[in-house]
Amino acid sequence: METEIRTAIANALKTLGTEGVDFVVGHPTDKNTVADYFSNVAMAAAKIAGEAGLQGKIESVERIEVAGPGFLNFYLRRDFFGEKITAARTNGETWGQNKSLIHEEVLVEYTSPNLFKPLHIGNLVGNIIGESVTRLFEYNGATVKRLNYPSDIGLTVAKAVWGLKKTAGDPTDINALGEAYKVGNDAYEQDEIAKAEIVRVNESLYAEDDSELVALREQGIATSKTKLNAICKRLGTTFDAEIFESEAGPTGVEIVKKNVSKVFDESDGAIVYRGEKAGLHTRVFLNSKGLPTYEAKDLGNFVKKQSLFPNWTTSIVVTGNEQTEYFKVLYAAIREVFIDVAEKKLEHIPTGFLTLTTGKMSSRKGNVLTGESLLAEMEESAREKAAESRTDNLEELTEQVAVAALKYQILKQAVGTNIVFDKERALSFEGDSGPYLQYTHARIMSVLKKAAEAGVEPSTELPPPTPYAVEKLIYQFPEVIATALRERAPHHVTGYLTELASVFNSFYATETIADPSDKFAPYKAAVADAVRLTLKNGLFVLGIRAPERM
RNA sequence: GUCCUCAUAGUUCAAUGGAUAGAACAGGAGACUUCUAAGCUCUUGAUGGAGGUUCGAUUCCUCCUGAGGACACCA
Repeated sequence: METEIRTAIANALKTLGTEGVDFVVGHPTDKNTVADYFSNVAMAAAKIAGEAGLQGKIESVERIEVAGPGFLNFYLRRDFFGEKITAARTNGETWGQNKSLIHEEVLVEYTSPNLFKPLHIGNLVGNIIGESVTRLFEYNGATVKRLNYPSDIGLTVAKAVWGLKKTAGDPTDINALGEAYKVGNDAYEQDEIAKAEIVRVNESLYAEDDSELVALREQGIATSKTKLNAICKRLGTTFDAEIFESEAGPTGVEIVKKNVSKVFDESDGAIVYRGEKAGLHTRVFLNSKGLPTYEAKDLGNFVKKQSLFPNWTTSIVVTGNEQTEYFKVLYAAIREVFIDVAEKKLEHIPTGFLTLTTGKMSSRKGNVLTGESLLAEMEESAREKAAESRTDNLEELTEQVAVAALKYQILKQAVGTNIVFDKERALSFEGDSGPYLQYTHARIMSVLKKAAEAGVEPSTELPPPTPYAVEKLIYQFPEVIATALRERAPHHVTGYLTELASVFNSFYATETIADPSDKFAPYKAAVADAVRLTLKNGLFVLGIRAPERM
């Protein structure tokens, strides 16, 4: 619809010989404006176009008015809304999708934790945003590959393995791993002798020359991975491929060495990339011991990705925003090493840092709130509420609601901005929240069942003269999906669904649906059904399940 | 020191350069013998400071203040 209006305006301007004028087409934000679309074209084109050139030119637009300070307001035909409700109900699971990226193959790397360290909230944030971005790509027609890049070697692992040995911890116990990392990290920072030992452990792990250390590392990796997969499954993510740092390392080293003096330079015994030539900063790719840093490993990771999915067109990495500058340098280096990447897209999506309202937390101070413990707290609270619900599967609902509350809180705000997580609010399940959307969905399921029992079948055949407010939101869903993808901003979906649910709940409070004596009841049921589908599909994009009863 | 983000109501968040800056929570008031009260209705309350560009700035530019981050062998 938006594109149709846009095209019509452009054509009208063309007819008047005034092409190339910038103008906006959108939905009015002014609450008292009842128009469906507006455009500032008259202002932009210095009132050349006017409504005269457009009147009657756009299918579905009933009339156009010139409003206040140079705005055009577009009013849609009554039929349009009914048609969209039918379209939504006919499309079902595909309602909201488009095919604009049908030729794209997108690789999205996210979650990427440090094995051995407990899954931090930051990993959770990355997973939640990454999964949603991935689903947005899918909804816009792209083929998407979900990639995980866990860190299984390097200084962090060395600290944990050293700690494991020191504490005689059990490498099959996830808590012992966390404790071991903490011991190793503290020692590394405070004790010069321990630091030297850890550095040796690191070298030894790369060289695989100490069977005891190798065994500790392998057992720890297995333990961490099991844990990681379990949490990802609960959050709704299944990866298409996992590339480990230990695999990426050797490839990265090879590439760096091959390009020394061409792309990379030697400096103080290390091999570095001079980012200054691109307005960035210098970063070390191989340290003075010849071991790959994160930089070289990421280079190897990139090569692995290319060989696994040679037809990729866009490669995206989702990480914390502290790595923004790092990725600029990495991508500059990649583009210099691999000339053929020029026509492809490399993208980094930075996520914000999550803190709690009750105070900051630091993984270093041991005051950690792990991803799992936060989820457990959410579930505890969700279980109480679920016990009062109509569900026939308490545990399933508990998990779905807890995950919804967590994801909503993270996906409601713009990606990249720091997140202040209000536990109290998230646990209350009131107002703007994931459970609010789920509840509205369940409520519609219930009322439609009641309506069917009363003999009211959804139909748009007999519409009331004026469209309900909620109808004016339903048809916007595909636009929101497109915008959210374009801006890599799932929060547009979150905001839209919240408004949809809110307006529907007002509708629900004033209109009776399951009333066979009401001649408009079938139409209302159709409206409710379209809202149900929109909520369900929209929640899917956010990675949130839509329970049928709660 | 250099560079990058950010600053909106008591709090947590919205607002492709456009119409009277929207929500939610907290606070205040209310409706319901009817389809799920995790709901609905009404209400109090905000753009850090100073300039600039523009018909029009929360949005773009400059400076100031404040917060977070990056800047060589960690990830």
